Amino acid sequence: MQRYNPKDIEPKWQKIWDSEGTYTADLKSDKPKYIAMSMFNYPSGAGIHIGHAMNYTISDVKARFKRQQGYESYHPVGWDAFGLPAENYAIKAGVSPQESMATIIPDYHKQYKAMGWSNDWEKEISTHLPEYYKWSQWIFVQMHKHGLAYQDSRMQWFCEQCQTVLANEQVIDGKCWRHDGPDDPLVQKKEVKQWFFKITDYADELLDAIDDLDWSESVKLAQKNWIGRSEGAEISWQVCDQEGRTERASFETFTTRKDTLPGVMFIVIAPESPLLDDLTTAEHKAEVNKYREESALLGEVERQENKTKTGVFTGKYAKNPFNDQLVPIYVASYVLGGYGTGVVMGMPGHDLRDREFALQHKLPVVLTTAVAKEYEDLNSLDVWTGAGKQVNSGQGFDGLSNKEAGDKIFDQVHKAGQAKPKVNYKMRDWSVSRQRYWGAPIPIIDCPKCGAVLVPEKDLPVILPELDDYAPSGDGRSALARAKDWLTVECPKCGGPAERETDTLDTYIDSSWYMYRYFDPRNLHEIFDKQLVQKWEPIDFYNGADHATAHLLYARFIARFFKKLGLVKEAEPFKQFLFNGKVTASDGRMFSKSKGNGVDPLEIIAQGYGADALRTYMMFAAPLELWTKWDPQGVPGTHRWLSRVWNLVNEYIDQPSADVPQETQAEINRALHAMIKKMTEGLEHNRYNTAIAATMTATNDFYKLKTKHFGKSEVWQKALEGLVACIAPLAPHMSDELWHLLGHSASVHHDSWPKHDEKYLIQDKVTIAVQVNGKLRGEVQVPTGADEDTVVKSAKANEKVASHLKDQTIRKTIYVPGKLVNFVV
RNA sequence: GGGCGAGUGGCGGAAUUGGUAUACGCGCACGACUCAAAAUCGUGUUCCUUACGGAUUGUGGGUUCAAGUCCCACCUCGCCCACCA
Repeated sequence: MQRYNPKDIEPKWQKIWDSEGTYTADLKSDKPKYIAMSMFNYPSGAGIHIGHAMNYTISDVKARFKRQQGYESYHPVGWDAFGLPAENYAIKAGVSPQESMATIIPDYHKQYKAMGWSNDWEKEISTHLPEYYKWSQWIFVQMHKHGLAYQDSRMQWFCEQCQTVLANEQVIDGKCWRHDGPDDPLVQKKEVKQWFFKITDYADELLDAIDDLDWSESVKLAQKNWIGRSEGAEISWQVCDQEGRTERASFETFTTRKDTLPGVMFIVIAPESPLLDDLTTAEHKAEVNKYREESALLGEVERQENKTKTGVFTGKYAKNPFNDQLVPIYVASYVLGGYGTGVVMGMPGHDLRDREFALQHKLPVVLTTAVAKEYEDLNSLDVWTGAGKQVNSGQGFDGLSNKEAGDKIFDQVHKAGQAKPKVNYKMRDWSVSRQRYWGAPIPIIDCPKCGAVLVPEKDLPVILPELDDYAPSGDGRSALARAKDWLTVECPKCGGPAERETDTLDTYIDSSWYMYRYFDPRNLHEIFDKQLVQKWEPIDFYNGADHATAHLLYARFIARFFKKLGLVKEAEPFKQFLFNGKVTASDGRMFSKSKGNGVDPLEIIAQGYGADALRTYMMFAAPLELWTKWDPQGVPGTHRWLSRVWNLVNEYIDQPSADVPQETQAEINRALHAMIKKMTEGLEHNRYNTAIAATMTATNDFYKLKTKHFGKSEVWQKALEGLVACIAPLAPHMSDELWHLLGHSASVHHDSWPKHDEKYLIQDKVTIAVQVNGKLRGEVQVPTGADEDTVVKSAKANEKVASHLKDQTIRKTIYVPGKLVNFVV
């Protein structure tokens, strides 16, 4: 008998699957459809790591399970090829990113195949190819045409040394990621003109649909918080001088605590607010301007670490629309310009930040909600933000609950035309401009006469030209600013001389619609065939360990936009999403090349354990949502189990035929069907670890049963086929080998999933636990379906139970059918 | 600071949602095979106790015939967001 040797059988089957197109999905098939996929890969050149191995195996197992169940199952593959790391790699290595992708991606092909993933390679996509990014640009054009794309100037991080704009994630501890030495300066904010997608138009829709999603709860919550809807009121304030004479200027503030309006002691405006000048007197101008400049230079990190509530007085006042009280207006950096109106009413009685500010600037504090004793010291930093009785607000308000008082206060101010209901969101519009080379050029032509003009659809794609130097141009624009030939064009509107936009599209655009392109990857005439996509959408199963907000929110946004365009029918692109855990080193830290604590999946395969054992271990170690620590003993352990299965089947093949008595047959069938049941339910509900445990239990059972009667027989044949089929999603290579050994000529990977039958699980006897006062005192065997009297009688007859019941009066007997009896004495 | 989640053997983790706690795997120990080792097969393995027996799901309390599971308070750890008015 041959020993289990993955090194032989794995490459053998990979070749066969490849040449037979085992995993090619027929998108026009009449079978029920299923698509399982993981977030596609960013090809960095480092090859796959254990995190990839984890992610892609999860969806691969799912796709295989469904394929075996008879679905037309599609497990697509693609590459999120645009982006900064590839560009920086190209700058360093002196090759074009196009060239480096051309060598990196084929390398990944080998690695994916070595993992035994059932990808459909015919339909592979990559976002950096013109055939793909043409449609990313097309989306921009459609957004623009529907009024959902606009241009605006916003503050952005800027590195003086690189002379370029930085993305948030390129700012590390307040410094540029490439200039983070002790002598390097902090990054600064600079105003940059950029394109935005109006995702905020969809804020409510995106929020409301979250509850119904079959997604990991943590992601649903993260999205809710990210959208950050909050309901409140917008209050109008009249600006006054110090004598209370009204001036022309006015402004609004947003609040969720209408009841605190009587307790407003001051107004605070964000330094970046355009209103600031109007709210500043001539004599305070110099001081305010100085403060504004200082806070603009302040790094975000400094602002976070140093939460001191700095600020200066602007010299002006505002009149409280509720009680006409005059309150001073301050400028302070703790107020965010981008949220609400950028102006805040300071209610130091019930807001911690306002309280800190008031104490620091010696401003009075008044409570409007009666609070518990320990909060009465107005000089402490404790703040009561909870509910209570209204106080200090005048007749008709005091004594009400603060909620009721708030509504009444709002009504009064509302009638005076000084307040209205308002909903605010934390979510901002999606900035889609990147001042970088390696992305899809934004299809815009800047004409000195006509302004920003869309590239006509017939001229798409705007091809990204190859350059000699990919480093940013130095003036805040991408390397494309140096591509003079490419840059200069005629304006599509007036025909005059114009220049192309040098920004490229955020790569999140590429990844927000790729799932649809999987169904029609080579279409040159339209983004995809609507009918095909509508047959296959939504994605049945999607998983990943990152991007809880950005990517998944953008994809939902684009899906809604596509629905509006009539391209898709479903507003939600992903029916089910599993936010799986990551694998860390045994010390709990992240694996990383620089720490030298990496685990290389390909190395594990090469050591002789094989992809099947690696895959099985990763799926078995813990529930999929949990973060797991890498256990170096784990893969050898699953390899041992696979060997046991291998040996069992091979031993069977060599046996002569045998008569298996009914009783043993029943035991074999019970073990088999219990396994099928648990495995089917486990894979269906993403509880892989316990499902795998059930197949191990069945293996152990079969080992015990084979010592009784073993040999060629229908019952053993079916049992081993069932075992092999159930293992196939996890260990596809070994399973196909064993499946063929068991006499099949077709692959195990199609239409082979066994069905369990409850009738085999019924036993003629059941074990009943017997408790006395809730403590386990014995067990009795009774016939299945025995009535209560019979069970209680035999429970009392049990020796140990009887000794505990001796000289006791049974006050109560609890009987749980088929489970236990509890005597209360 | 806010939100979410989790604390079960030496370790990763099970427990049909209130009904026999510790499935399955790792590790460890012992045995078989072997001149020997590896591999394989088998047995055992929560803790205390020679035993009888007792204790046990982070800690303390509660509800219940019965609590890992439900309720209250506390402790510890992890993750995400973080001056969002």
